[in-house]
Amino acid sequence: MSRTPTNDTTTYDRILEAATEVIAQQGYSGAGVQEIVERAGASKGSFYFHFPSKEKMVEALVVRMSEKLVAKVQDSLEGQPTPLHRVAASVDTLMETFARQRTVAQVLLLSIIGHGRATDKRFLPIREGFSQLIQQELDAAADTGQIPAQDTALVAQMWVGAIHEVILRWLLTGKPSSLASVTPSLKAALLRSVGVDLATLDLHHPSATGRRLA
Amino acid sequence: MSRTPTNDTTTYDRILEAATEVIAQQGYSGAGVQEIVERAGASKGSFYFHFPSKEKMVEALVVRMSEKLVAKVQDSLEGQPTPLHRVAASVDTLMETFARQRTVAQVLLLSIIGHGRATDKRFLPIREGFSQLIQQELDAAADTGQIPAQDTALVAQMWVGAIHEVILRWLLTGKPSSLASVTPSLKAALLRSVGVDLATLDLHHPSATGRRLA
Amino acid sequence: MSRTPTNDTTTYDRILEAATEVIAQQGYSGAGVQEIVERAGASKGSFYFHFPSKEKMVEALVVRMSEKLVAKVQDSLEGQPTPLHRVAASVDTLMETFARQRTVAQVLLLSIIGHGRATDKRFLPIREGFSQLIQQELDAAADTGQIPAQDTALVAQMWVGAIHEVILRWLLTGKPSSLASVTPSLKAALLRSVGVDLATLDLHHPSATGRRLA
Amino acid sequence: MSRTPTNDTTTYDRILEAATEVIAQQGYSGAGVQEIVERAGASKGSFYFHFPSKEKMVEALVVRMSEKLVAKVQDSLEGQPTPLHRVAASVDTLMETFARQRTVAQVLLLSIIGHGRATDKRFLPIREGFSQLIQQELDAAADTGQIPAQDTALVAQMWVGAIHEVILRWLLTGKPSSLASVTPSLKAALLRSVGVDLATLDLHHPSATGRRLA
DNA sequence: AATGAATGAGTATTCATTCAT
DNA sequence: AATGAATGAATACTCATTCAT
Repeated sequence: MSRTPTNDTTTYDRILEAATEVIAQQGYSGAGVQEIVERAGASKGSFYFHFPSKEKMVEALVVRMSEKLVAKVQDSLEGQPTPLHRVAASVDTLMETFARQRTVAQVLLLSIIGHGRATDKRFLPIREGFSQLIQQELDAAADTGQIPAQDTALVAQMWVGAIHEVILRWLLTGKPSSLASVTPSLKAALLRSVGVDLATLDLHHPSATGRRLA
Repeated sequence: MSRTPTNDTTTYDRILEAATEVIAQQGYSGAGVQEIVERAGASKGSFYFHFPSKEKMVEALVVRMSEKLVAKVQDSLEGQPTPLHRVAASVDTLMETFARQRTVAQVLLLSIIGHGRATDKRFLPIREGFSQLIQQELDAAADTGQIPAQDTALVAQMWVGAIHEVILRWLLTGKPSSLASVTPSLKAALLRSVGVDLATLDLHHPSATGRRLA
Repeated sequence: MSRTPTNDTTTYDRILEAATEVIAQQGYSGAGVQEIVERAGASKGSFYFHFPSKEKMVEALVVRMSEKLVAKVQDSLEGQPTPLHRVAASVDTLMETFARQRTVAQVLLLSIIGHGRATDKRFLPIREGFSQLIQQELDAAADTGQIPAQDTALVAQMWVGAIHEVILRWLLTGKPSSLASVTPSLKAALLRSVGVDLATLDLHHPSATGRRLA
Repeated sequence: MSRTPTNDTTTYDRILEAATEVIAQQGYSGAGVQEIVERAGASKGSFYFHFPSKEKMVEALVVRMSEKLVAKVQDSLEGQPTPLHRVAASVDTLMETFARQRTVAQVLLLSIIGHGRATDKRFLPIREGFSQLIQQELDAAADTGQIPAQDTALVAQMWVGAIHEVILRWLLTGKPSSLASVTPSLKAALLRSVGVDLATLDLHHPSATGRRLA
């Protein structure tokens, strides 16, 4: 009755993968342990051998997802000439990653919120992480005079919210059909909000767009 | 066992009020019909006399909440001299209202999302409503040359997301202690994102920020 | 919201009529008081003004139905020359009536049984009534030597069961398409079971079948 | 709180047994899952582990019961010399079995009907099964000239109904005190209905009845 | 006679979790 | 590591019945 594991990944991993799919499809509370283990080709007993509870399992899942995501974004920062280039690159990477991995976006942005205070607070760190990452660069940009002094903490929060919303609409309505198509306008508006003209930015550092050597 | 109704509001209304509180505290799925009716001083039977299901009840609740909110925002637009003043006023009203009615903010922004595609889509219209309201004014501003031409649909979405995020953080972390304190910076950053300097705006229409009948 | 009564029948009657339809369609436990009063164009309060409970209402309904049915059968007995003719006529009438009034058959034969001892026993009298009616005639036939002495009580029961079964199958499967078509064979087999040849019967009393001109 | 299982039967079986008792006592809709599992020494969760729903559980119960009954009847046919002996033996077996297992009779004949078209139709096959079994033998009897040609399908139905009714009365009224006491008269009347004298039958094949004490 | 809002005990079903093997 | 039968508290929803008007 149980599915033979398709490959030689560990049960632990197969459960997390299956959970990602199920949560993306049915939301957090709609995702039953039963269905997850079925899809993972595992058993309930196995599930509770690897995780102390469904909630902790989701926590592990989200931690793993965010760590991967953060690593990707950090990677993309390397080698960027100025703080503003770094922050622009991180937006690019975020959008690209979510566009490529729909289920990740669904789990991280959509399926996780609204299940009581405890759960919600647990996922706050992710958003705060990105927010701080952005704020750091904005602070650096302010220090170097690239942008005027301002409430960078607030602006960073707003950036996260703005990006979040655009992706959310895409997830729920399918518009725009390609996330990539709006990224330039999105970045432009974000940078404008801190007093920067994107065109100017590229002008000053014409060699900067990240993996531009290609 | 049943609580005597405290005042002469209708059972229908008392249920909706109780539901607001319970959902704000425990989230959508955590909010049991049992607890709602207890708090409302009503009975399960009464609940199902007035609403065909828990889901439809929440729908009614959200519709009522958003209608009130939209009405308030629409009111605040009246008598504003320019589109940008109108859009700024609507942001003010939104922030003020949510600051004053925490539970409304919790239900509308936090407790309602992430319970399966169907439910999520049902609450999209509210966000889209505000987004369109903002876009309208931005379009008008672009037409009159107040702001440069740009992707107003996208920017309007971003505004909604940015505001949403700021309120969400406040709900979950309590920071800033007063929402009102960040509203000016928030508005400034938003307007900057469409190419406007808030100081300039107020200069041109120095007497405009109230609901100045001019 | 409530349907205007179609004619000037009393509420009491309209409720019984509506109940007949609903019970025929959904069975005893499927028939809700709500649906019955809706169909009757009445209210719940009205229902409980006229009947002390749902169960008593069904009782009243069944009593009324059986009384009408018994009256019809009694009528058809009048003027029959011999006990066997009388019993044959009663079978005819029974079959004709049920064929014409499907809902009556459904309520009386199908929807009423199997809901706990109490309810079941209450509907036993109807079957016993018919059984006794048949037994009476069989006894008379035995007294006059029309049929041999036998356990008429048992045979009468068997007749009721046999008739019941044929009608039940017709209700559930629609076969035979016309109940009338099997009535002759049915009567023949029933009479044979008490030792009578139907052909012989008609021969001896050529003027007897009542509507014999056909 | 949970009863220790009395013996080593499976939970599945214990649930089915308990259900038989409870349904016999309270009817289909009166039989609560709660009471069934209590009597079975099981839990609700266990019930729904083994059966997808109460309705399917009853279906499984009825299937099992009828299969056992049919097997018994089939057994009793073996070795009977003529079709009529076979059919007579099957009536004997039916009556004996129901007499010995009151609850089976209650569930199969009484508690199962009248709960909406769907449920009723599901249990029709059992009655049709016996009806066809009888018809087969009657057809064979007609072929060999043991009985005159007639509508055997109808007669078989009538037999089922007649037997059903006798057992039903016994279940509901307790009369006759012993089912066995009426079986001879019952068989005699049934055979008469197809034109056979029971006495004659036994005369022709004096060694045939199996338990031939006649 | 009639209304319809209100009641609350009762129902089937779900689901995260446990545990003997 | 893994299994899957077993658990039982919790859940949304139904429905005959009551009652103030």
